[in-house]
Amino acid sequence: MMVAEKGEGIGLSLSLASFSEDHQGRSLNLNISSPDLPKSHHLKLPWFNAFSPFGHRSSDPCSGAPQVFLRGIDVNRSPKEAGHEGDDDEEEAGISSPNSTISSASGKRSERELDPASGTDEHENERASSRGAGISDEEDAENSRKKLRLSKDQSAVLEETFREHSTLNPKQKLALANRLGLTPRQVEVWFQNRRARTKLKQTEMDCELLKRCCENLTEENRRLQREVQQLRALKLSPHFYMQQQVAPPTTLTLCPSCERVGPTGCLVVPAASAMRPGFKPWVVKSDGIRSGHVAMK
DNA sequence: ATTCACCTGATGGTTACCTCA
DNA sequence: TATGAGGTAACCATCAGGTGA
Repeated sequence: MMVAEKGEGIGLSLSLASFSEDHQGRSLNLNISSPDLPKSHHLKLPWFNAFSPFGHRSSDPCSGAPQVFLRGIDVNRSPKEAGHEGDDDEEEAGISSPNSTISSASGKRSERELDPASGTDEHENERASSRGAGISDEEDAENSRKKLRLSKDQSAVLEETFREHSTLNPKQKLALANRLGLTPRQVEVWFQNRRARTKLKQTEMDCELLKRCCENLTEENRRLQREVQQLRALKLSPHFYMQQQVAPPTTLTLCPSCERVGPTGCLVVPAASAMRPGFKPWVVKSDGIRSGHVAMK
């Protein structure tokens, strides 16, 4: 970290490479500066897009393939109930898990899918039937949303797969669904929710990290300002130059970079504790790069 | 037994991208 | 070649049932 006194403001530039270690190689660049330092008061957080599986839409090599196997599948109904025809994968996809728990049936989503028999959108039918007037309480209870509970084994397999890749192409989705005895839609929903919740957790962690980082910087800034005040006070005291065995300011040469000297120049010192006899302050150029020692006469 | 917070499966809306006429 | 429609898949906000404290 570098600290450069510039007028009355303190500029801080922090490179937090160490913070990135627990974030799978992502890097955090945080530049915080005083208001009088232009173009440097932004937070650069490149990992958000680089790390996040949602940074961009991955092109799906199978996206061109027809996705008919999802049509007409009620994720919470057995294949028979769902009215599947034939013995192909589409039917397999509709098999409800023998391991998972389904308390009751809902399938709002699938209800609005195309009716495999009629080929029409059932959305309107659903609205008319389940929300319409005159529906009995029994029917209402039957149509109420019921929830599947994945078994431990199913969850473990899904978690394991998610660790390998956070998105699935249709082939992988279907294979996984068949393996787990779920519908592709259920696998899809699980991955979607998992991605969303992973992202939420990551965001919370990032916020916490930034909060801590900000607190540290604030404290560091306060400390440095106190040091600057102390050093200014010392500089005004003739005692200082006797103790430190350095020449008074009148003997300082101009900085070769910015051609300034004195309080508005580029003299920079480390922590007060480092101000021991024989210490020579170094110069920080206006761009913040340490360039060498102040020339002493 | 009841309440409440939390977890999680599911839904509906929106958007971006692709294909095709 | 440009363009609009339709399909698909992804994300997001939200709902709502289940569960444990």
